Amino acid sequence: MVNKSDIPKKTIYRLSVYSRCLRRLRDNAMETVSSDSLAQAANVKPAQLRKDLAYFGHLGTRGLGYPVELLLETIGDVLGRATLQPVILVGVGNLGRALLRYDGFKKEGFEVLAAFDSDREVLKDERLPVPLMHEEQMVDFVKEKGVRMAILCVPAQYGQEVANVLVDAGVQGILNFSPTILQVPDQVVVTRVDLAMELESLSYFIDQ
Amino acid sequence: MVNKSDIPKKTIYRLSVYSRCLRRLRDNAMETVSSDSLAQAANVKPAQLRKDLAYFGHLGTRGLGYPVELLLETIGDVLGRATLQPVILVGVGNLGRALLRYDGFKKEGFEVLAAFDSDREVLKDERLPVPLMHEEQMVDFVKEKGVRMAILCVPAQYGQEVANVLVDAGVQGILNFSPTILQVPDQVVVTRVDLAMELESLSYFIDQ
DNA sequence: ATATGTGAACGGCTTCACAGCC
DNA sequence: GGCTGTGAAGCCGTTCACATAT
Repeated sequence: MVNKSDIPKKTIYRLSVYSRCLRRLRDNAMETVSSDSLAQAANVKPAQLRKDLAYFGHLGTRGLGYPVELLLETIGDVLGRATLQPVILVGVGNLGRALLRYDGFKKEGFEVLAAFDSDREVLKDERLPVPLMHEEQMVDFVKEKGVRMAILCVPAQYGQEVANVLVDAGVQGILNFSPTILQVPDQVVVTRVDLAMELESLSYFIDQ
Repeated sequence: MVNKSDIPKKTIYRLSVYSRCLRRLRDNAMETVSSDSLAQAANVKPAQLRKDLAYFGHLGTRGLGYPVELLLETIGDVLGRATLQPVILVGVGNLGRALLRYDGFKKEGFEVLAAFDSDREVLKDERLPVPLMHEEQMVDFVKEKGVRMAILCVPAQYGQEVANVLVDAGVQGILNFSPTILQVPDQVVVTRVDLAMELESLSYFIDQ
């Protein structure tokens, strides 16, 4: 076992992948799995998988493999899924609406408490599964509920401005879908998902 | 100038970021920019920016900086935006629909030619800006139009199956939104965007 | 015999620091 | 003086290979 800060970001990211694969194994009543076969399912090298898991203790048995259930529990603990993380979404445009309807978040232990927008018209949409509120109410909401994570889907030109408000209100993690680089204080974590950029770099790596 | 294969993946990825920042500068009638200020806007170190750009020739002038327009042209050439890349989208669920309405792709030079789904009901939606077609027609369409990139938004359990069909038809790059690890031949490039996973790893890095 | 756990080697990207040019 | 271009150094994660445990 090691210090939390010694664990590479990429290891944490891969834990989610392993978790997905392990759930499939559990569903198929598998009780143990070798690093070879789990690594293959997760598309990584066996040694990498073993090293990743070794950060969290001696989880396997030599000659046998890893107990599926134990791995799932351990990964769940590490990623903190025990505590259902409250999240808000800001910017109820096309992408924002799609994410609100997307049930993958809840499956992974996240609850989108509410969504915010500056346009009172879009707040009237009754078909969305979470409360829609005006941006004016956002700061109070974040403070009151102790929200620490936000999904940002506003247009590029408002990205920074809204991020500032969120950070001031106490948000510490932002999943940023706005095609903008956010400048935030060091203690705030931003993960960018830029769809056009993904396509752009993908196209570069395709042989002509 | 160097061999294409010597350029790090991450450099290519950052070029898109630089491009965004440069367009803002051009809009503000800036003619040159220093590595210091562009790096700050893109959230990278100045030396990194210079090294990234140096892969593509001597683009700057010592003592002065880089010409904005030249950088934009060069990056555009590298990323191949001259050729409007044709793309298809597979899986017209919530996320797929949102992506179809998302205009960011076109802005970056990608044209979504058509979208495919297995459910004939969803194909009746008239409000989407691209032709909707049944999955049976997909292979012929890909072959006929020479499509080389696909955006995959089908549910997890169909991901691999659909990917196989796409690869057989000739697709060489897949932007995969399905929460599944795809097994594909070496020459095919897959970029995963797993929204729940992004949230999950984000939550880990937030201080408790 | 089989599969984990891990020190050591490797490779690749980032950062430094300064030489070179305007 | 100011800023780019770049070899060298540093850093970090990946992969190897084998000692170790069952």
